[in-house]
Amino acid sequence: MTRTDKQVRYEPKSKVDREGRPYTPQTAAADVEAILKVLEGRWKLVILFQLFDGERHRFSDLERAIPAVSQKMLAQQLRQLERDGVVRRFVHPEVPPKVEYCLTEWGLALCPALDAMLVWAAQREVLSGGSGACR
Amino acid sequence: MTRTDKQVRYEPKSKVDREGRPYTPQTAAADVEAILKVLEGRWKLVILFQLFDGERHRFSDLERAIPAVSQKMLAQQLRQLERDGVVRRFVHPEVPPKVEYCLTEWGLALCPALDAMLVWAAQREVLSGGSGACR
DNA sequence: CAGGATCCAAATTGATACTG
DNA sequence: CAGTATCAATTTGGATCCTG
Repeated sequence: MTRTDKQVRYEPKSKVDREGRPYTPQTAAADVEAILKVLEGRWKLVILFQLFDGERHRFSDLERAIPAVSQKMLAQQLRQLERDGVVRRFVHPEVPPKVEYCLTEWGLALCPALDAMLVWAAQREVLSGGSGACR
Repeated sequence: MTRTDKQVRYEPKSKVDREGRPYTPQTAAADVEAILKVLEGRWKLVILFQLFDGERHRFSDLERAIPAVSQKMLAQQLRQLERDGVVRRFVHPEVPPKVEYCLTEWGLALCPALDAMLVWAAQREVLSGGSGACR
């Protein structure tokens, strides 16, 4: 089983970051960190996957769909997602109050990126975890 | 500017998770969370981007390349990455000690997933962050 | 040189109660 | 209903010192 030992190597140099700055390990890491911070948070992914159906969801519906979350955390994480442009908030000026949340278009566009992560996870078994990629 | 309001919708139902369990928002979220936990940590991405050249790097070289990190954190994050199968550790039984780290093949395979995240970030401006994706 | 051990500060999360 | 306020617990990160 002789492999060319070449097909896996990757060329990050082929791209510059989104501000057009020259690529360095530091800038690249900072860019990805900024993205991950949007997704980090105990409940954000759970919320996002609830919203991936593209529909609007009431606050109370999300509470029911995610029984383990507290009101405080649900509200906090939703507000952060809203601030980051991932979800949108609709307030209906009624009594009793009614607030709905849905993904923005950018939020919906997260799907392929999450799929890429799942693909990576799936490769875990096929790629020899034990052997190093370097010589 | 009339859009069909349809082209963005995404179909997560088309896939099952990597254990073949039926797809639910909960299982999907848990899967992605497990992946993000591998990347979370104040210094992991910085370390990974140092290693993406595919070479072996000495502990002291990483320390020098990442001046802000403490020895403790560098060691800790490297051990976690090793435990998770992303990096490999080479110990040279010498005096003074010499330890090198490099990515595993699976670690190298992370690149496309990170690229997908960067692509998502780049879409932020083009996709109307203000408008909801739902009706 | 490459860390392990200890102690401490900061950030995150959770439980509970209260409100327009 | 959809939050906010407060306090406590947990988790995480960092500074410093020690060692084979």
